[in-house]
Amino acid sequence: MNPGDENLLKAISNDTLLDLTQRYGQSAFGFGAGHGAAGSPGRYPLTPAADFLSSQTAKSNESGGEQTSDDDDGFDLESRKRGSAFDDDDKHGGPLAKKPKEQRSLRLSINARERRRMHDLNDALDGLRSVIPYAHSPSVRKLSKIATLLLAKNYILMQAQALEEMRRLVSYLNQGQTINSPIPAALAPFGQAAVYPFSGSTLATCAEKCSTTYSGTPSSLFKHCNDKP
DNA sequence: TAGGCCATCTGGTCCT
DNA sequence: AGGACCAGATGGCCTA
Repeated sequence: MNPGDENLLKAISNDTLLDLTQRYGQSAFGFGAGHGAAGSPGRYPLTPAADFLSSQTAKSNESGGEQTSDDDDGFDLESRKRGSAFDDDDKHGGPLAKKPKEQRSLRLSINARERRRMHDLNDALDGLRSVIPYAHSPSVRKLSKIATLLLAKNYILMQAQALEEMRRLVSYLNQGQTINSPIPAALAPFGQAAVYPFSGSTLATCAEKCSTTYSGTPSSLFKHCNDKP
């Protein structure tokens, strides 16, 4: 188990949330611009040839059009280097190879755009994984996409609850009470354990953290949280 | 070997 | 018209 996990929630402050917001902003407004650095070709193994079973003529193919994207060439080149579907399609005469050169070029351009879009999406998911509390040790498998999204959602809800508690506490202290005063009954349901639910026990496992954070989530989604305490 | 997860291709739809 | 987005299909890899 990653020893730093216990304090991770403590360490994640509003600054981190601000950072997350900024990252999201960069991703939203710089979509594609940062792809060259983060999305270097070759990070994702290209699958071998697809079967191209569906040979229906696409509506977009009917419209034709010239290939103008030069990044398509880049992805196409990478794909060819790896012996991807495009190679097989050429060698074995797949449906795509039977289409007019113009339509084939357009289809490759569309494929490249879609591939890049999915890579950007995966980059964003990686960024999300990097800021949510779970064991980031090499021995623990990376969170799946769905698990990442659900964990992030619950983490946001937890942070919102903690923020609300802090506001209540500040409001209470501003009413002339000292910091040494016992927490009033009205605030009891929002005790410190609610703020940092995982900080009290050094024996808390990743699975325990996940199960706490994953309230209402099928247990099968955090089966990868298998690090040992 | 079955099931989960993933990358990719593909065709369709919507938006600018 | 071109690009973004989406969902379905398909096949590969990995694990229990």
